Formats: sequence, structure tokens, C-alpha cells
Amino acid sequence: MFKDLDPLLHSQLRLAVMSLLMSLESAEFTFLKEKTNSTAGNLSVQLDKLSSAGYIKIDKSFKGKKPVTTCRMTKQGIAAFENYVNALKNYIGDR
Amino acid sequence: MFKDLDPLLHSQLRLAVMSLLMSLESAEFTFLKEKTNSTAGNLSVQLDKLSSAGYIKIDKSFKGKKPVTTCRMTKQGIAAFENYVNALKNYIGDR
DNA sequence: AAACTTTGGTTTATATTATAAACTAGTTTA
DNA sequence: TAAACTAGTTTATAATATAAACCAAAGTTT
Repeated sequence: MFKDLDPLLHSQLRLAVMSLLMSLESAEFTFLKEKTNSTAGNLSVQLDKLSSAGYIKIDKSFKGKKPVTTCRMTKQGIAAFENYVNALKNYIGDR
Repeated sequence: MFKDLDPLLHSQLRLAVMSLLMSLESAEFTFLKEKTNSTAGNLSVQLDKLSSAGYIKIDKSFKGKKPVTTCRMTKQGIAAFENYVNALKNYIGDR
């Protein structure tokens, strides 16, 4: 009946990040920070977790002289997100 | 864009309980325990939280000689659940 | 050019949460 | 009557989320 909800995705901030990345090819740290209304510290930690899980790929480079952290979904991440959404539907129905 | 997710509902076990109660008028502790596959301790704690928040009403009585704990949604709980589901949709889209 | 501020983060400490283990109170069964 | 079972509650611990503190480099001000 109730399938387990991937704990990595069942977190407001990580879910928001994944949601953005699902429809965005790639996104920069500062963009994600603004869109999710999170603090840099929190975002940094959560991106690390998503990255360690293999759900996103993080690329660090420079834009001119400024560091930029760019994130994008992996195939695994997309699958995990879709799986999570399906599991959730058991809980929230078709509303 | 991303509305906050009610932290009381953003928990696998509490969400499962609420989901069951949304379509069930009322349910007993043992029933919820079985359906949600939870331990009694965990369920007890989570029901308390939902009850303290005013999302469910807990009634304790006896069935013959055995204690029974019966739960049902409150109007507040129904509203909170619906609100949560709507907020979630911002995250998971129309998939 | 020294002293501040800003940008783009990371690390670390703390508060909150989830969960299981241990316990209680009473009942049934062998 | 002792062991096991039912229906939970309480408490301890592990995991999580989050913010606060920190860092390095670049830009700005005086």
C-alpha cells in the first residue's frame, strides 16, 4: 500500500532542487539558492548529499573571476525523482 | 514558487496515517499499525503529534477487556492535508 | 594602499525528528 | 501460576535539517 519514500528526496529543500533541475538542464548554485529561498550553507550541504547519492552532478568552474557551481540531473536522479513521485501518489491519491 | 511543506505532514508515517484517515471515518491503532507497517512506539509518538496539532482526534476506550485507541480526522486535519497536497504539487508538477 | 564589503561558497555546531528499544499494565493460555 | 500475548507508552539514540560561523578571493571606499 504505502511504498517507502526515498528519504533523500523526502526533504523540502532537496525536493525543490530536484524539481528545478528536472525542468532545467542545469542550474547554478546562486540560482538554486534564490529560487529555493535557502541559505547558502543549507543548500551546500543538501547539494552534496544529492551529489553523493549520484542524483545530481556538480561541476565547479569559474565565470570570469568568480567561482560557479553548476548542477545537473543524472539519469539516476531522474529515475529516483520519478520513483518518488509515484510512491507519493499512494499517499496523496489523485487529488 | 515553492510553498513551505507543513513539517507535521511531511513525514512518511504521519502522512500515511493522514492518508488512511482521509478515506476512513475512523481507524484503530492496531489497524493503522498494520497498514502503515510501523512499530507501535513510533506510531504512538506520531499519533500524539497529529493529535497535539489538532489534526486528528484520539479516543481511548475498551472493546471488551482490551483497550482500543480510535483516531479520526478533524476539520483542521482535513484542511491541513489538502493544503499539504496542494503545496506538494508545486514540487512534483502534474506528472 | 589599507580597510571594509561583497560574492560564492564550505564547515561546524545545534536543534529537531524519526525511530527503535525498553518498559508498563492488563489478559489469555498452557 | 508462570509464560506469553495484546495494546499500547516512555525514553534513549541515531539521523536530519538548518543556521551560524567561517574562509578565500575580488571589488569598493576613503
